[in-house]
Amino acid sequence: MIRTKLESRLVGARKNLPKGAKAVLEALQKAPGMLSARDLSFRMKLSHHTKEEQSKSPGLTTIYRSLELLTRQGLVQAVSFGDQEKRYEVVEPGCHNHHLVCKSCKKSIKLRECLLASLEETIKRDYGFSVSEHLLELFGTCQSCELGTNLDNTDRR
Amino acid sequence: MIRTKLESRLVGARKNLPKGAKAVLEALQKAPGMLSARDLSFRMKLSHHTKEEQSKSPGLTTIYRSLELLTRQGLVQAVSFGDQEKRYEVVEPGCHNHHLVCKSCKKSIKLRECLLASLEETIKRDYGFSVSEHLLELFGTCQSCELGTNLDNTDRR
DNA sequence: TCATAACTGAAAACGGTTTCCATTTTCTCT
DNA sequence: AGAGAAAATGGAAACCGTTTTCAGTTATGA
Ligand SMILES: [Zn+2]
Ligand SMILES: [Zn+2]
Ligand SMILES: [Zn+2]
Ligand SMILES: [Zn+2]
Repeated sequence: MIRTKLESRLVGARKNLPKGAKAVLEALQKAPGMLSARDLSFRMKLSHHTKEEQSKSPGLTTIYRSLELLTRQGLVQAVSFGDQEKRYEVVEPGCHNHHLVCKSCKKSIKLRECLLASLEETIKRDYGFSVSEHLLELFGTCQSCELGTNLDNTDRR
Repeated sequence: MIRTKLESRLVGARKNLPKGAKAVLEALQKAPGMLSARDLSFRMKLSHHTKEEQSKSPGLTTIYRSLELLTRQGLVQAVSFGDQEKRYEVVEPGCHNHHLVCKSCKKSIKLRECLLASLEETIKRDYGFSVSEHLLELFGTCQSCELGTNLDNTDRR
C-alpha cells in the first residue's frame, strides 16, 4: 500500500505506540471515568487473572511515561482539580473536556462543549492576550445529590 | 464600645489573626503578584535585615497554616495552575480572581471579572448541577511577548 | 547477525505539603 | 500578678504524587 508521509504518520500514530502505551490507552478506554496513574495501575493489574499475568502489567514508571506520550499525541487528557493528583481520560483526538464535579458523590459530568471557546476572542480584544490553553473545572452538587435521591455513593470519579 | 456579636466577629477577623498569619497577610499584600509558600518564606526573610531578625520570620509550617487560615477567611486565594505548586494572592474579602498567564514571560494578568458568573445559571438549567466553586486559569501569550517588545523577562509571577 | 536505538521497571530522588510533637506564647480567670 | 488552660509555633519527619536514574530487555534495520 502506498501512502504519503503525512498519512503514514497519522495512521501510524496508534500502531506505533509502544506496548505499554497501548495497554494504558486500552485500560483508559475501558474505564468509566477519569483515573489517576495509581488507579490505572491497580485496574490494569486486576484486569489480569493469574499472579503471573498481573506481574506483566506495566509498572508505574511506564504508566506515567505512556500517559505523557498519549497526552502529547492528543489521545489522552490530563485533568487537574487543583489538588496534587492528576487524573487522565481519553478524548476525541485533539479535543478536550471540562467537568462538573460533584463534591458529594464525587462523580463527574462531562460538559458537552467548551464554555470558553467563544470567550477567547473577547479576551484577545479586551486584554490583547492570545489564549492557547486553559484550565476549567466546576465543582458543586449534582442533581441526584441535591434531591437526596442518590443512593449510589460509590467514589467513582 | 458596644457591638453585636456579629459585628465583633467581622471586625475582629483581622485583629484576631495570630501573629504569623498577620505577617503572612502583610507580606502577601506587599508582593507584586502570586507567591508560592516557599517564595513567601524567602521574601519574608529578606524583608528583615539582621540575621537575628530573619530568624524571627515564621517557619514554613506556620506559613502553610496561615495560608490555610487566611484562605478560609476569604482574605487570600489559592491559585492552581495544574502543576504541583500552589500560589497565593490576597483578594477582596470573599472574592476571587482568574488570570491570564503568559507562558513566555510568566507574568499573569488578573481578569477584571469572573467569566463564569453568568454561565453557572446556564449550567444549572442544562445539567441540573449547582456550581459552588470553579477553577479557571488561561494560558497563552501576552501582548508584549507577542509583539516581541517585552524586554523584561523577569520570572515575576 | 550485529549494532543501534527504543522501551521497560525497580529503586532512588524530588518537591510541595502535611503531620507530629515538644516548646513557647497568649488568653482567662482568680 | 500568677496559675492554669488553650492556642500558636517550628524543626524534623512523614507523606504522596511524580520524575529521574540506571541497568537490563526488546524491537529495528542494515
Ligand atoms: Zn452527586
Ligand atoms: Zn475548553
Ligand atoms: Zn508575556
Ligand atoms: Zn470565577
